Amino acid sequence: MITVMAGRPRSFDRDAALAVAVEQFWRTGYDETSVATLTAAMGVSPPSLYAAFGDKHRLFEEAAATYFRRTCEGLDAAAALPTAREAVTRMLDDTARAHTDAGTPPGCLMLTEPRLTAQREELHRRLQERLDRGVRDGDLPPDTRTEALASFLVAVLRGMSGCARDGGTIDDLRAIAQTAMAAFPPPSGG
Amino acid sequence: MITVMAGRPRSFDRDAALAVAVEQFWRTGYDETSVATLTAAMGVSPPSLYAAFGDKHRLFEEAAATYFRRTCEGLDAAAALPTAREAVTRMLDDTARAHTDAGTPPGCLMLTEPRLTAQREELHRRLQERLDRGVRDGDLPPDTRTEALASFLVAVLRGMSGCARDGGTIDDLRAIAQTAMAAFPPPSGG
DNA sequence: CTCTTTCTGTAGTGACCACTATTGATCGAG
DNA sequence: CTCGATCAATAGTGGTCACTACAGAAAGAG
Repeated sequence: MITVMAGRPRSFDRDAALAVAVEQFWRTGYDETSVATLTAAMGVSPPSLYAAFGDKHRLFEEAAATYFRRTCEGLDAAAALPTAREAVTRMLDDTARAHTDAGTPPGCLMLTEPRLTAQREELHRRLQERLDRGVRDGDLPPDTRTEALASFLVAVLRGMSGCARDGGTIDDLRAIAQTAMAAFPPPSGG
Repeated sequence: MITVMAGRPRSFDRDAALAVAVEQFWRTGYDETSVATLTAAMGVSPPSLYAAFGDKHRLFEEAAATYFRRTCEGLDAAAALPTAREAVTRMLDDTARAHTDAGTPPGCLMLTEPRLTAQREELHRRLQERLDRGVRDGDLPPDTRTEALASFLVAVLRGMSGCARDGGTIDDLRAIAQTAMAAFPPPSGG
Protein backbone atom coordinates (compact mmCIF):
# COMPACT_ATOMS: atom_id res chain seq x y z
CA MET A 1 0.00 0.00 0.00
CA ILE A 2 1.71 3.14 -1.22
CA THR A 3 0.17 6.51 -0.53
CA VAL A 4 -0.05 8.61 -3.65
CA MET A 5 1.75 11.91 -3.12
CA ALA A 6 0.17 14.54 -5.27
CA GLY A 7 0.22 18.25 -4.62
CA ARG A 8 2.94 20.75 -3.87
CA PRO A 9 5.86 19.25 -1.93
CA ARG A 10 7.14 20.68 1.35
CA SER A 11 9.66 23.44 0.76
CA PHE A 12 11.73 22.96 3.94
CA ASP A 13 13.71 20.11 5.50
CA ARG A 14 11.56 18.68 8.26
CA ASP A 15 14.47 17.08 10.13
CA ALA A 16 16.53 20.26 9.98
CA ALA A 17 13.59 22.28 11.26
CA LEU A 18 13.10 19.77 14.07
CA ALA A 19 16.77 20.08 14.99
CA VAL A 20 16.31 23.82 15.30
CA ALA A 21 13.29 23.27 17.52
CA VAL A 22 15.34 20.94 19.74
CA GLU A 23 17.92 23.67 20.14
CA GLN A 24 15.27 26.26 21.00
CA PHE A 25 13.51 24.10 23.59
CA TRP A 26 16.88 23.10 24.98
CA ARG A 27 17.92 26.72 25.37
CA THR A 28 14.76 28.23 26.81
CA GLY A 29 12.51 25.36 27.87
CA TYR A 30 8.96 24.61 26.80
CA ASP A 31 7.10 27.52 28.34
CA GLU A 32 9.62 30.21 27.50
CA THR A 33 9.86 29.09 23.89
CA SER A 34 7.06 30.75 21.91
CA VAL A 35 5.76 29.52 18.59
CA ALA A 36 6.79 32.89 17.14
CA THR A 37 10.45 32.35 18.09
CA LEU A 38 10.23 28.78 16.81
CA THR A 39 8.89 29.78 13.42
CA ALA A 40 11.50 32.54 13.15
CA ALA A 41 14.37 30.22 14.07
CA MET A 42 13.12 27.39 11.88
CA GLY A 43 12.45 29.67 8.93
CA VAL A 44 8.93 28.32 8.59
CA SER A 45 5.61 30.12 8.70
CA PRO A 46 3.16 29.20 11.48
CA PRO A 47 0.72 27.29 9.22
CA SER A 48 3.57 25.20 7.81
CA LEU A 49 4.80 24.42 11.31
CA TYR A 50 1.34 23.31 12.40
CA ALA A 51 0.87 21.25 9.24
CA ALA A 52 4.21 19.50 9.74
CA PHE A 53 4.25 19.00 13.52
CA GLY A 54 0.69 19.28 14.82
CA ASP A 55 0.90 21.83 17.61
CA LYS A 56 3.47 23.23 20.01
CA HIS A 57 3.07 20.40 22.48
CA ARG A 58 3.52 17.65 19.90
CA LEU A 59 6.51 19.47 18.40
CA PHE A 60 8.03 19.58 21.86
CA GLU A 61 7.40 15.88 22.41
CA GLU A 62 9.05 15.06 19.10
CA ALA A 63 11.97 17.36 19.90
CA ALA A 64 12.37 15.86 23.38
CA ALA A 65 12.25 12.34 21.94
CA THR A 66 14.94 13.27 19.42
CA TYR A 67 17.09 14.73 22.19
CA PHE A 68 16.54 11.67 24.35
CA ARG A 69 17.45 9.27 21.56
CA ARG A 70 20.70 11.11 20.97
CA THR A 71 21.47 11.11 24.70
CA CYS A 72 20.82 7.40 24.98
CA GLU A 73 23.36 6.67 22.25
CA GLY A 74 26.12 8.20 24.36
CA LEU A 75 24.73 6.47 27.40
CA ASP A 76 24.81 3.07 25.71
CA ALA A 77 28.38 3.64 24.56
CA ALA A 78 29.43 4.34 28.14
CA ALA A 79 27.45 1.41 29.48
CA ALA A 80 29.27 -0.92 27.13
CA LEU A 81 32.52 -0.44 29.04
CA PRO A 82 33.67 -3.52 30.99
CA THR A 83 32.92 -2.42 34.55
CA ALA A 84 30.19 -0.34 36.15
CA ARG A 85 32.80 2.03 37.53
CA GLU A 86 34.26 2.66 34.11
CA ALA A 87 30.77 3.10 32.66
CA VAL A 88 29.70 5.63 35.26
CA THR A 89 33.01 7.50 35.13
CA ARG A 90 32.71 7.77 31.36
CA MET A 91 29.08 8.87 31.62
CA LEU A 92 29.91 11.63 34.09
CA ASP A 93 32.79 12.85 31.96
CA ASP A 94 30.64 12.83 28.82
CA THR A 95 28.03 14.78 30.77
CA ALA A 96 30.53 17.40 31.92
CA ARG A 97 31.57 17.90 28.33
CA ALA A 98 28.09 17.86 26.79
CA HIS A 99 26.58 20.24 29.35
CA THR A 100 29.24 22.88 28.71
CA ASP A 101 29.77 22.41 24.98
CA ALA A 102 29.96 25.84 23.36
CA GLY A 103 28.01 24.64 20.32
CA THR A 104 24.91 23.75 22.28
CA PRO A 105 22.90 25.39 25.09
CA PRO A 106 24.29 24.82 28.60
CA GLY A 107 22.86 22.03 30.69
CA CYS A 108 20.52 19.26 29.66
CA LEU A 109 16.97 19.46 28.30
CA MET A 110 15.92 16.13 29.78
CA LEU A 111 17.24 16.95 33.25
CA THR A 112 15.91 20.51 33.34
CA GLU A 113 12.46 20.46 31.79
CA PRO A 114 9.84 19.73 34.46
CA ARG A 115 7.51 17.80 32.12
CA LEU A 116 10.17 15.21 31.17
CA THR A 117 9.80 13.15 34.35
CA ALA A 118 9.24 10.00 32.31
CA GLN A 119 12.58 10.41 30.51
CA ARG A 120 14.36 10.86 33.84
CA GLU A 121 12.71 7.69 35.14
CA GLU A 122 13.91 5.87 32.04
CA LEU A 123 17.41 7.22 32.66
CA HIS A 124 17.22 5.95 36.24
CA ARG A 125 16.08 2.56 35.02
CA ARG A 126 18.96 2.28 32.56
CA LEU A 127 21.48 3.33 35.19
CA GLN A 128 20.21 0.82 37.69
CA GLU A 129 20.30 -1.92 35.06
CA ARG A 130 23.95 -1.18 34.37
CA LEU A 131 24.72 -1.23 38.09
CA ASP A 132 22.83 -4.50 38.52
CA ARG A 133 24.96 -5.95 35.74
CA GLY A 134 28.02 -4.76 37.64
CA VAL A 135 26.83 -6.71 40.68
CA ARG A 136 26.23 -9.79 38.54
CA ASP A 137 29.63 -9.40 36.88
CA GLY A 138 31.26 -9.11 40.30
CA ASP A 139 32.79 -5.68 39.75
CA LEU A 140 30.37 -4.20 42.29
CA PRO A 141 29.86 -5.55 45.83
CA PRO A 142 26.88 -7.91 46.10
CA ASP A 143 25.22 -5.75 48.75
CA THR A 144 25.30 -2.63 46.57
CA ARG A 145 22.02 -0.71 46.84
CA THR A 146 21.77 -0.17 43.11
CA GLU A 147 18.48 1.71 43.21
CA ALA A 148 19.75 4.28 45.72
CA LEU A 149 23.01 4.58 43.82
CA ALA A 150 21.13 5.19 40.57
CA SER A 151 18.96 7.83 42.26
CA PHE A 152 22.11 9.45 43.58
CA LEU A 153 23.67 9.50 40.13
CA VAL A 154 20.56 11.05 38.58
CA ALA A 155 20.66 13.70 41.30
CA VAL A 156 24.32 14.42 40.57
CA LEU A 157 23.64 14.63 36.83
CA ARG A 158 20.81 17.06 37.46
CA GLY A 159 23.05 19.08 39.72
CA MET A 160 25.70 19.19 37.02
CA SER A 161 23.11 20.40 34.50
CA GLY A 162 21.98 23.12 36.87
CA CYS A 163 25.56 24.15 37.55
CA ALA A 164 26.17 24.46 33.82
CA ARG A 165 23.03 26.59 33.42
CA ASP A 166 24.32 28.83 36.19
CA GLY A 167 27.47 29.42 34.18
CA GLY A 168 29.66 26.61 35.54
CA THR A 169 32.63 25.56 33.43
CA ILE A 170 33.60 22.08 32.33
CA ASP A 171 36.14 22.03 35.17
CA ASP A 172 33.42 22.89 37.68
CA LEU A 173 31.36 19.98 36.40
CA ARG A 174 34.35 17.63 36.40
CA ALA A 175 35.05 18.55 40.00
CA ILE A 176 31.48 17.60 40.91
CA ALA A 177 31.79 14.34 38.97
CA GLN A 178 35.13 13.46 40.55
CA THR A 179 33.82 14.17 44.03
CA ALA A 180 30.71 12.11 43.34
CA MET A 181 32.80 9.12 42.29
CA ALA A 182 34.11 8.94 45.85
CA ALA A 183 30.62 7.69 46.75
CA PHE A 184 30.94 4.88 44.23
CA PRO A 185 31.51 1.47 45.85
CA PRO A 186 35.13 0.29 45.67
CA PRO A 187 35.71 -2.66 43.32
CA SER A 188 36.84 -5.08 46.01
CA GLY A 189 33.97 -5.87 48.39
CA GLY A 190 31.68 -3.55 50.35
CA MET B 1 12.36 62.28 61.33
CA ILE B 2 8.94 60.63 61.48
CA THR B 3 6.88 60.30 58.33
CA VAL B 4 3.32 61.49 58.83
CA MET B 5 0.87 58.74 57.90
CA ALA B 6 -2.38 60.24 56.71
CA GLY B 7 -4.87 58.66 54.33
CA ARG B 8 -6.73 55.41 54.27
CA PRO B 9 -4.74 52.56 55.81
CA ARG B 10 -4.01 49.28 53.98
CA SER B 11 -6.80 46.77 54.45
CA PHE B 12 -4.69 43.59 54.19
CA ASP B 13 -1.72 42.13 56.04
CA ARG B 14 1.32 42.79 53.86
CA ASP B 15 3.43 40.02 55.44
CA ALA B 16 0.65 37.48 55.11
CA ALA B 17 0.14 38.42 51.47
CA LEU B 18 3.88 38.10 50.89
CA ALA B 19 3.85 34.65 52.46
CA VAL B 20 1.15 33.63 50.00
CA ALA B 21 3.25 34.98 47.15
CA VAL B 22 6.23 32.94 48.38
CA GLU B 23 4.08 29.83 48.27
CA GLN B 24 2.84 30.60 44.76
CA PHE B 25 6.30 31.28 43.33
CA TRP B 26 7.61 28.22 45.13
CA ARG B 27 4.91 26.01 43.63
CA THR B 28 4.93 27.23 40.03
CA GLY B 29 8.05 29.37 39.56
CA TYR B 30 8.33 32.96 38.39
CA ASP B 31 7.16 32.63 34.80
CA GLU B 32 4.30 30.24 35.40
CA THR B 33 2.92 32.34 38.24
CA SER B 34 0.71 35.05 36.78
CA VAL B 35 -0.23 38.25 38.53
CA ALA B 36 -3.86 37.15 38.21
CA THR B 37 -3.24 33.95 40.22
CA LEU B 38 -1.20 35.96 42.73
CA THR B 39 -3.95 38.52 43.34
CA ALA B 40 -6.53 35.73 43.63
CA ALA B 41 -4.43 33.74 46.12
CA MET B 42 -3.43 36.79 48.11
CA GLY B 43 -6.97 38.17 48.19
CA VAL B 44 -5.75 41.51 46.92
CA SER B 45 -6.75 43.48 43.84
CA PRO B 46 -4.09 44.22 41.22
CA PRO B 47 -3.72 47.94 42.04
CA SER B 48 -3.26 47.14 45.74
CA LEU B 49 -0.62 44.56 44.87
CA TYR B 50 1.26 47.02 42.69
CA ALA B 51 0.99 49.76 45.33
CA ALA B 52 2.33 47.47 48.04
CA PHE B 53 5.03 45.55 46.14
CA GLY B 54 5.96 47.55 43.05
CA ASP B 55 5.65 45.06 40.21
CA LYS B 56 5.77 41.32 39.66
CA HIS B 57 9.55 41.22 39.49
CA ARG B 58 10.07 43.11 42.73
CA LEU B 59 7.44 41.03 44.46
CA PHE B 60 9.31 37.94 43.35
CA GLU B 61 12.60 39.33 44.61
CA GLU B 62 11.05 40.08 47.98
CA ALA B 63 9.46 36.64 48.10
CA ALA B 64 12.73 34.95 47.14
CA ALA B 65 14.61 36.95 49.78
CA THR B 66 12.06 35.89 52.39
CA TYR B 67 12.42 32.27 51.34
CA PHE B 68 16.19 32.52 51.37
CA ARG B 69 16.27 34.09 54.84
CA ARG B 70 14.14 31.28 56.20
CA THR B 71 16.36 28.67 54.53
CA CYS B 72 19.50 30.23 55.94
CA GLU B 73 18.14 29.94 59.47
CA GLY B 74 17.98 26.18 59.16
CA LEU B 75 21.35 26.19 57.44
CA ASP B 76 22.94 28.13 60.27
CA ALA B 77 21.44 25.78 62.84
CA ALA B 78 23.00 22.82 61.04
CA ALA B 79 26.31 24.61 60.58
CA ALA B 80 26.51 25.20 64.33
CA LEU B 81 27.00 21.48 64.97
CA PRO B 82 30.50 20.55 66.19
CA THR B 83 31.91 18.87 63.08
CA ALA B 84 31.53 19.49 59.36
CA ARG B 85 30.28 15.94 58.89
CA GLU B 86 27.53 16.42 61.44
CA ALA B 87 26.63 19.77 59.90
CA VAL B 88 26.37 18.39 56.38
CA THR B 89 24.52 15.29 57.51
CA ARG B 90 22.00 17.43 59.33
CA MET B 91 21.63 19.77 56.39
CA LEU B 92 20.96 16.90 53.99
CA ASP B 93 18.40 15.40 56.35
CA ASP B 94 16.68 18.76 56.85
CA THR B 95 16.60 19.13 53.09
CA ALA B 96 15.05 15.69 52.56
CA ARG B 97 12.32 16.65 55.01
CA ALA B 98 11.73 20.20 53.78
CA HIS B 99 11.59 19.24 50.11
CA THR B 100 8.90 16.65 50.72
CA ASP B 101 6.90 18.37 53.45
CA ALA B 102 3.20 17.98 52.70
CA GLY B 103 2.46 21.50 53.89
CA THR B 104 4.67 23.17 51.30
CA PRO B 105 5.31 22.71 47.57
CA PRO B 106 7.78 19.94 46.68
CA GLY B 107 11.39 20.85 46.08
CA CYS B 108 13.12 24.13 46.71
CA LEU B 109 12.50 27.57 45.22
CA MET B 110 16.11 28.68 45.48
CA LEU B 111 17.47 25.53 43.84
CA THR B 112 14.86 25.37 41.08
CA GLU B 113 14.30 28.91 39.87
CA PRO B 114 16.76 29.76 37.08
CA ARG B 115 17.04 33.43 38.05
CA LEU B 116 18.23 32.72 41.60
CA THR B 117 21.83 31.97 40.64
CA ALA B 118 23.09 34.54 43.17
CA GLN B 119 21.35 32.75 46.03
CA ARG B 120 22.89 29.46 44.98
CA GLU B 121 26.31 31.06 44.88
CA GLU B 122 25.70 32.37 48.39
CA LEU B 123 24.70 28.88 49.46
CA HIS B 124 27.90 27.53 47.95
CA ARG B 125 29.92 30.16 49.77
CA ARG B 126 28.35 29.32 53.11
CA LEU B 127 28.90 25.61 52.57
CA GLN B 128 32.53 26.08 51.68
CA GLU B 129 33.04 28.32 54.71
CA ARG B 130 31.69 25.58 56.97
CA LEU B 131 33.95 23.03 55.31
CA ASP B 132 36.96 25.32 55.66
CA ARG B 133 36.15 25.61 59.34
CA GLY B 134 36.12 21.82 59.50
CA VAL B 135 39.61 21.77 58.05
CA ARG B 136 40.77 24.38 60.56
CA ASP B 137 39.11 22.46 63.40
CA GLY B 138 40.85 19.30 62.29
CA ASP B 139 37.67 17.27 61.72
CA LEU B 140 38.33 17.33 57.96
CA PRO B 141 41.61 16.28 56.32
CA PRO B 142 43.89 19.24 55.58
CA ASP B 143 44.00 18.41 51.86
CA THR B 144 40.21 18.50 51.51
CA ARG B 145 39.18 20.31 48.32
CA THR B 146 36.48 22.31 50.01
CA GLU B 147 35.38 24.21 46.93
CA ALA B 148 34.82 21.06 44.89
CA LEU B 149 33.11 19.43 47.85
CA ALA B 150 30.80 22.41 48.24
CA SER B 151 29.98 22.36 44.51
CA PHE B 152 29.23 18.66 44.83
CA LEU B 153 26.92 19.27 47.76
CA VAL B 154 25.04 22.02 45.93
CA ALA B 155 24.64 19.64 43.00
CA VAL B 156 23.28 16.94 45.29
CA LEU B 157 20.88 19.38 46.94
CA ARG B 158 19.64 20.46 43.54
CA GLY B 159 19.24 16.86 42.53
CA MET B 160 17.22 16.19 45.67
CA SER B 161 14.98 19.16 44.89
CA GLY B 162 14.41 17.91 41.37
CA CYS B 163 13.69 14.41 42.64
CA ALA B 164 11.09 15.84 45.00
CA ARG B 165 9.48 17.80 42.16
CA ASP B 166 9.31 14.60 40.16
CA GLY B 167 7.33 12.98 42.97
CA GLY B 168 10.14 11.47 45.01
CA THR B 169 9.37 10.61 48.65
CA ILE B 170 11.33 11.57 51.73
CA ASP B 171 12.88 8.10 51.67
CA ASP B 172 14.02 8.60 48.08
CA LEU B 173 15.70 11.84 49.09
CA ARG B 174 17.24 10.27 52.19
CA ALA B 175 18.69 7.49 50.04
CA ILE B 176 20.33 10.11 47.83
CA ALA B 177 21.66 11.97 50.87
CA GLN B 178 23.00 8.82 52.47
CA THR B 179 24.72 7.75 49.27
CA ALA B 180 26.20 11.22 48.86
CA MET B 181 27.68 11.10 52.35
CA ALA B 182 29.89 8.24 51.19
CA ALA B 183 31.76 10.89 49.19
CA PHE B 184 32.37 12.91 52.34
CA PRO B 185 35.97 12.70 53.59
CA PRO B 186 36.45 10.35 56.55
CA PRO B 187 37.24 12.11 59.84
CA SER B 188 40.70 10.64 60.30
CA GLY B 189 43.06 11.79 57.57
CA GLY B 190 42.77 11.88 53.76
C1' DC C 1 -17.59 69.41 59.40
C1' DT C 2 -13.63 70.04 55.29
C1' DC C 3 -9.35 68.87 53.25
C1' DT C 4 -5.74 65.91 51.99
C1' DT C 5 -3.90 61.55 51.45
C1' DT C 6 -3.90 56.86 50.40
C1' DC C 7 -6.20 52.80 49.65
C1' DT C 8 -9.82 50.03 47.00
C1' DG C 9 -12.37 47.88 43.03
C1' DT C 10 -13.87 48.24 38.21
C1' DA C 11 -12.68 48.18 33.97
C1' DG C 12 -9.67 48.33 30.49
C1' DT C 13 -4.72 49.25 28.19
C1' DG C 14 -1.59 47.44 24.37
C1' DA C 15 1.32 43.39 23.77
C1' DC C 16 1.95 38.86 23.24
C1' DC C 17 0.24 34.03 23.41
C1' DA C 18 -1.03 29.61 20.60
C1' DC C 19 -3.42 28.87 16.75
C1' DT C 20 -6.09 29.20 12.10
C1' DA C 21 -9.28 30.88 8.01
C1' DT C 22 -8.40 32.29 3.66
C1' DT C 23 -6.16 32.94 -0.50
C1' DG C 24 -2.94 32.05 -3.91
C1' DA C 25 1.20 29.39 -5.46
C1' DT C 26 3.12 25.01 -6.99
C1' DC C 27 3.45 20.41 -7.60
C1' DG C 28 1.92 15.47 -9.98
C1' DA C 29 -1.64 13.11 -12.69
C1' DG C 30 -4.00 12.68 -16.86
C1' DC D 1 -2.68 22.20 -21.36
C1' DT D 2 -6.55 21.15 -17.14
C1' DC D 3 -7.54 19.39 -12.76
C1' DG D 4 -7.04 18.10 -8.04
C1' DA D 5 -4.30 18.21 -4.12
C1' DT D 6 -1.15 20.07 -0.86
C1' DC D 7 1.76 23.44 0.13
C1' DA D 8 2.88 28.55 1.77
C1' DA D 9 2.12 33.37 3.36
C1' DT D 10 -0.89 37.03 5.01
C1' DA D 11 -3.54 38.45 8.27
C1' DG D 12 -6.02 37.70 11.55
C1' DT D 13 -8.84 34.85 15.80
C1' DG D 14 -10.02 34.99 20.90
C1' DG D 15 -7.49 34.64 25.18
C1' DT D 16 -4.22 35.87 28.58
C1' DC D 17 -0.28 38.51 29.92
C1' DA D 18 1.58 42.41 33.11
C1' DC D 19 0.04 46.57 34.26
C1' DT D 20 -2.84 50.99 35.12
C1' DA D 21 -6.41 55.11 34.61
C1' DC D 22 -10.11 56.36 37.02
C1' DA D 23 -13.35 57.20 40.49
C1' DG D 24 -15.14 56.31 44.91
C1' DA D 25 -14.20 54.98 49.89
C1' DA D 26 -11.90 55.51 54.28
C1' DA D 27 -8.66 57.20 57.26
C1' DG D 28 -6.03 61.47 60.01
C1' DA D 29 -5.35 66.66 60.41
C1' DG D 30 -7.37 70.91 61.13
